[in-house]
Amino acid sequence: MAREKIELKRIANASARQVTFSKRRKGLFKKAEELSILCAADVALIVFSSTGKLHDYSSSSMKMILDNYNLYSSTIQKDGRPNPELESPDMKKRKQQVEDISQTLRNMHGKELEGLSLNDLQQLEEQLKMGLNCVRLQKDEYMVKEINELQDKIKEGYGLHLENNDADESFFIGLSENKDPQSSASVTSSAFNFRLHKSPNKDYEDSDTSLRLGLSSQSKI
Amino acid sequence: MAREKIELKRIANASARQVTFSKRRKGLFKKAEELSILCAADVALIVFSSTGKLHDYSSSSMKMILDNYNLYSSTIQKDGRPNPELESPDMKKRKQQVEDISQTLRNMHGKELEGLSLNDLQQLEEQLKMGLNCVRLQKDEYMVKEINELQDKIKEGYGLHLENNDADESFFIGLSENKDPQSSASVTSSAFNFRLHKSPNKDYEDSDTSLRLGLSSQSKI
DNA sequence: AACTATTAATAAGG
DNA sequence: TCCTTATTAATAGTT
Repeated sequence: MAREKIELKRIANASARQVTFSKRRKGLFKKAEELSILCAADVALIVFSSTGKLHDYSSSSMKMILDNYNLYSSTIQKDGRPNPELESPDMKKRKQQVEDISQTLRNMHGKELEGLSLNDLQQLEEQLKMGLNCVRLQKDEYMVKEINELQDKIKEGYGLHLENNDADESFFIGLSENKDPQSSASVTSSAFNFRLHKSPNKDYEDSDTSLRLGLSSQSKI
Repeated sequence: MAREKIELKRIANASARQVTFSKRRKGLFKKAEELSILCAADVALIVFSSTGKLHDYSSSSMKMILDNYNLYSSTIQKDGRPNPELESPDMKKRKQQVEDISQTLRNMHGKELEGLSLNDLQQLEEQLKMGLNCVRLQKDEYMVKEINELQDKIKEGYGLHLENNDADESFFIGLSENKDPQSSASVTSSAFNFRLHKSPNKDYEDSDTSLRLGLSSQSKI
């Protein structure tokens, strides 16, 4: 129905496809409405464009038609698909899953710990310490990168103003993306207030000490 | 598109209506399929004839499309009621919920931190520190209770064997369910190895230090 | 978005 | 329901 016949396959050109989609969608919806009016049929049409946009038409209430559809397709049970009405066990499982994970999450936030055993609490503590360590490492890595970038920028500006003479290099902290927890961890959130050199070792007693305790008590249970 | 144009209204003659229904239904379904193929669209088409017979087409899984539709329309909130027959939108949402919480949980375990901003990481660190603190407090409380119970038992046994004479009370530590972090934290997992008198102060650096760190870094953010 | 040559759908009839 | 066919409707490519 056009200048020339086109092959029935996905239109390669994206913008051409979009144009055709608009035209044909309009045509399809018109035909759907005509069918429903001329023949007193109940029609529901749902179209998702390739970009995910929803277009729909229904001759009466969409909900009614879909409910009716589900009623039919479930009683007729055309194929082996699981009956959507009888999917409750799957749903139950998923609800339970959400409940379980949420509980774990609340526990990790230090909430609703009353029911936990000592062993549970110790495991939780270990997980939190591990997580905390990882987060700190990632944060430090992030900040080391930022600091290095900032220093590069400052150096650049410095160089511009003072030409090529020797800049005061002591102003800059020598940072490397060291993976050793002890050293990379010693760069904390103080990155932005330049407390980088202030008692870097002290910060590490935390995980250190608690780890030792955790192990000693664990061996007793 | 025919011998003559027809008015857009319900066809009075029942058999003529039936004939037209068959022809147009076929045409509509063909158009629907063409749209889905040419434009890579996802199409669902449900038609009930005036006699109640169901005809349907879907370019992929009907269930998937309808679930998706319900997801959309529920967010658009066309009608407030949740469809009792179709749990699928609920299911989709729940799946998403599981995914979201799982992601958070993985992050709290220090995993998949790559996409997080520095701010995200700092919030995460705070949450972990808070959680860790709560868990330690709970653990300590738990252990204080246990220790008191154990001491009572020992006292009992002591009393049985040595009758009613004065027991060496110096063996027992005076423990109370003190809610003050500083003091309740001072009782650690050493409860079960009777190291209670072994450098009791040293054990305290742990929660002590983390508490101090937590506060000091918090004040910085 | 509008145009138009061409193809596609279909109303009526058999 | 299927075939035929005159006619209308949809639309591919173009502007």
